[in-house]
Amino acid sequence: MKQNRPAAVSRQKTAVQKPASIYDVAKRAKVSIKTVSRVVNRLPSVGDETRKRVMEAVEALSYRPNVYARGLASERSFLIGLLCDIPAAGSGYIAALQIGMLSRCRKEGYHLIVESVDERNSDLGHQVRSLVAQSRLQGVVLTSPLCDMPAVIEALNNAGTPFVRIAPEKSLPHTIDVRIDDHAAAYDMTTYLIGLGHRRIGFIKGTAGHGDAKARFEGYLAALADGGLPFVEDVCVQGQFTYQSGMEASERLFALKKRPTAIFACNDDMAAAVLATSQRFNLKIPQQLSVAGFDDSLVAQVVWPRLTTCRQPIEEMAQAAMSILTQRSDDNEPFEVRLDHELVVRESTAPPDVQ
Amino acid sequence: MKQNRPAAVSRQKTAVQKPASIYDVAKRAKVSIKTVSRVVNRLPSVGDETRKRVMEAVEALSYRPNVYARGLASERSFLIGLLCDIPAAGSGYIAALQIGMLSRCRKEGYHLIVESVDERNSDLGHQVRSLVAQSRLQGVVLTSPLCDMPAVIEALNNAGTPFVRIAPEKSLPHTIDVRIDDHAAAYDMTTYLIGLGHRRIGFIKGTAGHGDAKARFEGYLAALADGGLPFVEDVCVQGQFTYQSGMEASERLFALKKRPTAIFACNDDMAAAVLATSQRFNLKIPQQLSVAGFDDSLVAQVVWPRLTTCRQPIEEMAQAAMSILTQRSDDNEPFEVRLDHELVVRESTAPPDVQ
DNA sequence: TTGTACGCGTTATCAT
DNA sequence: ATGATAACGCGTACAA
Repeated sequence: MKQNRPAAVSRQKTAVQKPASIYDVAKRAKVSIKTVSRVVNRLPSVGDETRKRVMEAVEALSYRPNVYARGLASERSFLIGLLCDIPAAGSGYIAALQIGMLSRCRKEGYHLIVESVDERNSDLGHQVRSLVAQSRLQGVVLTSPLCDMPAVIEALNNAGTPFVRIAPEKSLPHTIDVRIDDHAAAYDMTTYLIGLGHRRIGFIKGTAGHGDAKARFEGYLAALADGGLPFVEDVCVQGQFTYQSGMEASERLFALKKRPTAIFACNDDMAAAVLATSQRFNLKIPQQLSVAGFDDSLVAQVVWPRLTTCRQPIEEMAQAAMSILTQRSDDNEPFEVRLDHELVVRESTAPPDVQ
Repeated sequence: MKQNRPAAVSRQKTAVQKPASIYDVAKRAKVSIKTVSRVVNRLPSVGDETRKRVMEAVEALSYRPNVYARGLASERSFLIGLLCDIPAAGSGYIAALQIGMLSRCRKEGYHLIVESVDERNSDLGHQVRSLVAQSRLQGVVLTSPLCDMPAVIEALNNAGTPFVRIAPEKSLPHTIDVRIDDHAAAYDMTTYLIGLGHRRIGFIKGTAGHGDAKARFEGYLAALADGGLPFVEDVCVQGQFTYQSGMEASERLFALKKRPTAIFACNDDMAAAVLATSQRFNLKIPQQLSVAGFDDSLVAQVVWPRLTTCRQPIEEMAQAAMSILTQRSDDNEPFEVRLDHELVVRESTAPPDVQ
């Protein structure tokens, strides 16, 4: 497999120039390193004249503080961790989260360090402890399902590492959570479908135990109730947020004597599966069946017809989490940040055929 | 000094315990820190008895070396960087790459640090220099299009930071590249389509200037030639690896007087667009038109019918890159690692209708 | 085979 | 407002 080309030259360590240190800056600006430190960290009590001189030196030498020295000497390591479990790491959801975090990092001089834990490994607490113990991460962003695991939370608490949870299942004392109102979002979507004239609306649940999945289901129920529709247990099937589970769920729904005229899946991947299954059953979308998803992921726009779905502002959620972690306020009030969702109507939904 | 770190964000009930340092381990094992260091770093010249004592102490204290101290004191920071440009960061391609890198990191005690640069910002070199300068990353993985930008390469070289390029466009002196054989892969796919009986095979090119895109086109041409088919310029249209460009390309192909019976798109996103457009034109897939993609991304399995495509072993590529970067051999000759591709046949291709 | 002492670049504690 | 100097935890010449 390896094709070795004739090696002409080895690595060019010739031109490698050592980056400037705080001493170099201090010397050039004719101040002490402490003053440089003050300027770089935007601390007060530095004369205007001095500050200007230092900043010029910084610019001239392209000085950037060394990440390791900082991490070693202080509590502000400028490293933010994203902790995710391997199975979920490939999703567009995590990717979007990362993009949000990255843009914020770049703006504020932080770095993103991604750590994975194997959810299937029993000793999760040990894994997290081990990761965080000597990393001195300034903060950690937790995603589902990790954010709802006691072992993870406890390990983080013991290490004294601040963390923010994204869309966790349950509230916990002393945590900060960022989320949308999943209940309201599902309520809105269901109400929209009812408004189109659908009276029999199928539902594909998200993974059991996921908090957002549960909230969405309850929002669906509430909308049915408010819309004067009965809850029909048959048209609600369990899914697991995967495309595959969506296939199975939709097959079960299509096998019903009395099919729903609309199906609301708990995320876009499962909704896409409904679309695919519909093709096999020769059902025209949206004429014979309306399909709605959740997330507004890439998939929602790539399938045909494009999915009506509910957009989560994932990047904004990531940025909110970053803000919380980078502003080290010493008042540790647990709280919840709740961002807005948005109904995105596309071609996969329409009024039902008159039968 | 600071025994109790103020938990800025999430409060913990019990006091945080300071993690064990190399001194703690040394004291417990009754050896010097140097010996501990030797054991931890798996260096030779340690007595079996001593090594065992140290390892027990390490275990007992849950000792993990401090990332920052290591980075500060030595060349081996145990940090590997993944450099990607923001527009591309959301793709499944990058996600898969990360998963491969992460699993390797976990196994070998490394950490993954993801850095983004804004490709649209003019001063790319400065961005990269700034990022890498004081980070002392042990190595960097470069993806397209960054891996083909001279400013990026130069900045990395100047900093003396080793890097591996994933599927770069052009060969460069003194670099290490990991890739599949795009030419052969496209050749195989085209030959497969010819084997089905197709005589008129459309092609949607990838972004101009991308090396893999070019190689795939040439593989397509070679297969046509070897299959005794003429090259028809009309059925080759330019795409840009995006879903949108695939829509436009397929519309142009469908507008031809003499349509192709099969279309081979340079990636799955564009192939998915062909599928969608086919629906609008009421073309039955694969009966009236065969469609093939490239990458075997999530999209290929989520559309209907599922795409025949060519799988790139992205995770393996990531792991190969990691291996190269973590084994710091000083005789770093430039070379190329070429991994195998795999033809994945699904429902989007079939023999052409007899007209 | 094992240990001592110093340096890495930064922050933080005191002083002035 | 500014500066001298001690940590921070680990790797590594250099000794023993």
